[in-house]
Amino acid sequence: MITIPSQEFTDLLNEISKKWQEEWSKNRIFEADPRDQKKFFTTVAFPYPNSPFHLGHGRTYVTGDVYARFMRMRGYNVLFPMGFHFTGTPIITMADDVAKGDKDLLDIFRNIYEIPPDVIPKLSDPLFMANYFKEEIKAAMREIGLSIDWRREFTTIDPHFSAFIVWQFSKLQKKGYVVKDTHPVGWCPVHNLPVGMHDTKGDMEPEIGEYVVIFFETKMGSLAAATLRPETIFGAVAVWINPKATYAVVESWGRRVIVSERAAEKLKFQIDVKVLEKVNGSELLKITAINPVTGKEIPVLPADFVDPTTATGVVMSVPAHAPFDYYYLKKAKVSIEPIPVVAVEGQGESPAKELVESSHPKNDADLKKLTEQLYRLEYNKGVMRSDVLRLVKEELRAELSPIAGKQVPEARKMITDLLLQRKAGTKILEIMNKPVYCRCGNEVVVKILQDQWFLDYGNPEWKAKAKKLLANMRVIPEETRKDFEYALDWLQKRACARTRGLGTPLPWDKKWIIESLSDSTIYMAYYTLSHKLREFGLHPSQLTEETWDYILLGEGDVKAVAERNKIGIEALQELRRHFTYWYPLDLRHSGPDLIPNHLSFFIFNHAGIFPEDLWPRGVAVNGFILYEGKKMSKSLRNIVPLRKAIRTYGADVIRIALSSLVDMSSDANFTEAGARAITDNLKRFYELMQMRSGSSIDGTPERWLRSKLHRLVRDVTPLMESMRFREVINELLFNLSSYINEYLEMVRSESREYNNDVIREVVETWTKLMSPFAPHLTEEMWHQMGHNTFLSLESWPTPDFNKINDEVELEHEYHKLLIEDIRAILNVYKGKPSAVVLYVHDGSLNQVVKSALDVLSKGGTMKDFMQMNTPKSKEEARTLQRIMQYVTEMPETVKRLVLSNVNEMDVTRKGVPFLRYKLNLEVEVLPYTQEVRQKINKEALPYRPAILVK
RNA sequence: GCGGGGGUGCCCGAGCUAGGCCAAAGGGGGUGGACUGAGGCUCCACUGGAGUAGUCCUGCGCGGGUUCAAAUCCCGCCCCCCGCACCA
Repeated sequence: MITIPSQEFTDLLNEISKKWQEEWSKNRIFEADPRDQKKFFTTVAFPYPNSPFHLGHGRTYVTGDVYARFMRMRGYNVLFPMGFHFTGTPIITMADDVAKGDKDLLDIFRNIYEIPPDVIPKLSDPLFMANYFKEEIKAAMREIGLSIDWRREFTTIDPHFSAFIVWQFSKLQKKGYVVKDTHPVGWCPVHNLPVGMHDTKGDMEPEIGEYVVIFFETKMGSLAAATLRPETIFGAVAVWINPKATYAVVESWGRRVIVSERAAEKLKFQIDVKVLEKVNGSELLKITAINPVTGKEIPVLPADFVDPTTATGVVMSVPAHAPFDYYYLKKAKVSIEPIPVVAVEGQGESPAKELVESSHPKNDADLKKLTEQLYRLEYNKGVMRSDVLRLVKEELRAELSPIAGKQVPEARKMITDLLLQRKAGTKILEIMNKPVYCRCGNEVVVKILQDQWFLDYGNPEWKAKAKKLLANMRVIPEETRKDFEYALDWLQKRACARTRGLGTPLPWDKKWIIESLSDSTIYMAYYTLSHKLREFGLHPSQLTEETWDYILLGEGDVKAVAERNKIGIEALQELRRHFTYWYPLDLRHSGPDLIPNHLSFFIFNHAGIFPEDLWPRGVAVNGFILYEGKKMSKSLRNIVPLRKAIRTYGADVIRIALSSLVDMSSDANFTEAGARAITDNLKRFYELMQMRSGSSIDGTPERWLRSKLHRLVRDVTPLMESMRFREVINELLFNLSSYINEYLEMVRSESREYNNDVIREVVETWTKLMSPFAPHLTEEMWHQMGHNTFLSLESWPTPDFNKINDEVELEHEYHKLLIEDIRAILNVYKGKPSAVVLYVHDGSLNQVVKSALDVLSKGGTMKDFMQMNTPKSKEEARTLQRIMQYVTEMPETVKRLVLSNVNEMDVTRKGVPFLRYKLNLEVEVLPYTQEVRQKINKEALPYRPAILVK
């Protein structure tokens, strides 16, 4: 056999890839138009070009392409288009970072992605960046062999596309799915802009949480104590103030309120705040406050641990449940008895007290740990003590009485509602993981945005439609359906417009830009038309709402629409024809990260805008890619650019490694060793194709190999349909390869040459089966085998059931079992074996074995078997017992052999050449007789010959 | 916290919804051998332990249980990963 060194083969792969990519493109074989043929429309989430592709990006695209290619071979008119997502802020952010000279980023661009030095400065222009990376990504897509119809390419800032988005939002607006509301966001007071994770130092996502503010009346105004545990108000015995901080008396919530000066500043972003006067914290210590629930007068005490920058800078003191409070009260030698509020089984009266006294915290950090521990415990396991009611002031007692015995979460809600209702408290928002800093260095605050536009995914009618869509949609893998159900349920109002970024302005409020996850929900429809819009030379201004209504919904009168928008009737009808041919979308591919957002919006928007018969039919979700066991990340500097990987390993190898090495839903680990294994296996088939020196003898080995091949075709086809690519590749690349080796051994054991026709049949079928995975190599092989059609357009093979030969396969399996048994013996055999004798049972027990099998298959046990056969002697009973045991542990192959009624002696004898070859020993097959039994003192059972090693 | 997914042999990873073909697929790696001028190619054998006979023991996160029989079913526990919004 000819062997090619691996590197040479990789070079060959690259050469072949280039050649066929050019051929495909030149012959436009992936350009699909409506025709009289069943169609399959598939898309993969379009890329966001703010970086070149790395290995990880490749997976979804290749997975989608493998399926597209498969469906094409299954006789579908397949459309696989691609576009580019320019909308939003990340491109701008990235360009900003380049402009600012971000060291890490520049280093990655220069040294990992190998972007030419003269290009890098130009990337500070967002549009240049987007276009540059778009071309870069496109090149990668071509080089990996995606079967895309490139005529339809567009970007989301093309004016035609904007016209389409305007239509989409007008539709949503008219259906009442767009609403106006207020919304809290992380906000930079200097930029005057919302900040997300991308905009903060260290990429911290600002987490917004809610504090309950409780008003403690004083003669200077209400002290606004902020708390996360309002239910402990019953046990508030003092109010903490930081004596070193400045406080402000302000007018807010319709009253005079005392908060820290810093809090007053921040609260301005949430509510109206009018600062009346400023006071030193120490001054406040002179006053006393009233607990609004108990009505008791309590002291205002100094505490350094109170952070004036967090929430209101005023804290209520609950020594029974807050370790800080107990610790500092004790330290200040204030003698106030803690008042327990929450009871936890197995805990003492005053948990904070006990915790502090038993674990001796040394500093605030220790106290913080204790606090978290206690909060968690009481939140999850605590119930409200009933004796707290005694403390409640008269007018609230009746209303609060149900709180006794309630779980903490419920009690919290109850008391909060009461406080709010009585105007004894309110809620404020705060950054929970503070401090979070904007890139400009300022601390991020919470701002409540007024007049924000939302898509109302909480709208019950819309939600119901979305769920219906999901219920009728294919989800691959099926387990992911749960994630979708959860996401659809959970989605509520979602802001759909931003103040900055690239994209389409909201049609009715042009200062807002439609946000990127909102303008990419039904764009698949646009693919069906994009090249036609260009072809007809339509201007965006002609793409009015009614134009789209006609094309996409079939609404309106063609003539009138054509006339008013100065579009030819034929053109309009043609567009409508294209759209209706391709829509609905058959399958959408993406990564799992898009389930709670993009894919769910995709479902919602289709459900909201299109009639049911145009709802998408399926989604497929695949896992991520790891590199040598680790997630690819900037910080690890282990990002592998896709194009580089293609150059190193070859497109086909990368395709297989990305799409088919693990189950769809799991993350795939790309390793150098794994890639090499794929290369070597591909190479083996390529070499196999070049084998030419065989014979034409057509015997058992040939029947066996054909049987294996056709069985494989049969099994692999449904696996392809359900996208179980891992199993397919396992069969095609690894199992089939070992079948061939096995076949060659069988042939050799008969001391003859292999059969040319069989090998050719195997290789030719293999090229077809393998074509979706390794389109370049197989296309080349197909042509080298003398065909002049495109393999990519050939039909998927169908199995010839007549060639699936159970008997031949079973017999061969049995021979292998015999070899295993003999080897097990040889393994412990001392001395040099010269020959093996197999004494085959005469078959007189076959009936009994069959009946034992029958009992077992019906779920019966030894007992049933014994009862059925009623042994007449002890010896017979023993034999029956042995047989039952034997049958219980019997390999499937043997079971089927027993049931097949073939003659065991014949079957065994047929295997002699192969056994000899594999064992490299003389093998003899003889009948098992009484004499033999006495001589070797071993027992034989059906298909378990007595084995003697000499 | 809520929701989802996991913990399998040196590593990666199937199997576990339908309990017996499971010492547990497949790949990687390792060891030995064949081929070869040489091989990082290819092929064969071995790769939990013990054993002069096809067997036995241990074993699929931990601890119990059901069953003639459990990686697979039930109960409890521990640990890991992912998502949780205006951000692509």
